[in-house]
Amino acid sequence: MPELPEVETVRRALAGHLPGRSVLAVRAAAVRLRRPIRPDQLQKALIGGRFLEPNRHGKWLLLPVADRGTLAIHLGMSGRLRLWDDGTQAPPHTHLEVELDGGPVMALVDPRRFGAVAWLAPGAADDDPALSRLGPDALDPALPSLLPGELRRRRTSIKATLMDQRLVAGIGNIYANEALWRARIHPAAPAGSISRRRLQLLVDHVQAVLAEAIERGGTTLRDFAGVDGTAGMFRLELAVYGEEGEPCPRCGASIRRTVIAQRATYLCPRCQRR
DNA sequence: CCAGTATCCTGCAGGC
DNA sequence: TGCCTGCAGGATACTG
Repeated sequence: MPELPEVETVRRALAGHLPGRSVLAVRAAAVRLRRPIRPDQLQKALIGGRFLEPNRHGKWLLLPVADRGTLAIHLGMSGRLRLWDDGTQAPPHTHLEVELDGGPVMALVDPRRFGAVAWLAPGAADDDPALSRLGPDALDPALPSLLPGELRRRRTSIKATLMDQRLVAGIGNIYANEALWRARIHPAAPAGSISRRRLQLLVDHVQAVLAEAIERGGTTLRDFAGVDGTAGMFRLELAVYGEEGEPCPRCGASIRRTVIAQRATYLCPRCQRR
């Protein structure tokens, strides 16, 4: 589930624990994720290294280690990054545990295994097959001047286009639905058919909804949790996602569920227009 | 190149 | 209660 706000929630939490801490041990018996990585490679990279301020690009969490490189983590659909310091037993589906100086353990738990872990040597982000293809981060202040032009070139639905990480990184299914509702744009409308003015508005709504979700600690549907296990509260603010049959908060019409590009899509058939 | 489809994996909710 | 089906925050390797 984790989209930009959930990953940013995790990043902010880690920012209070990681910087300055060094790695005592790495347990990675079975990192069988979408991108397999050898445990001994992670151990060699991390043990003895010292974490710096955590970063993020789109849905990728970037954890730089001083003078060594960067541990890049993608949470996929069901990934959680947990932090504990009381000797807690690792829960099922734990793929990676990083034991830190002073006690805390950072663990990656991911039942569905759609997540990914990568080790980036200095400067290697440009060569990484996934990272190098990402568009600008969805919260990039320059986005409003970049994205509308890109969107106008695409013939696919505006919803699938918003979720294309090569164009803009960080928007997933929940926030694509919510931003389109706010902008009153029909998710199936071809991106290139929408006026520049409305696309401009859409980009503003994208950034606004992401920022508000971060304020609430993200959205928890089922799997997502912060590093301490707490749920994100933005679910309470969702206008359309998961609200099939409920009244549109703006006009009262019944929210409809459909499928676009294989993903559940929620819209108000009355106030969202092509 | 671009657009659309199929697939990876596990857990859970709902229907019968 | 128990089985079966469908569905879930994502990305990418295919096909046409």
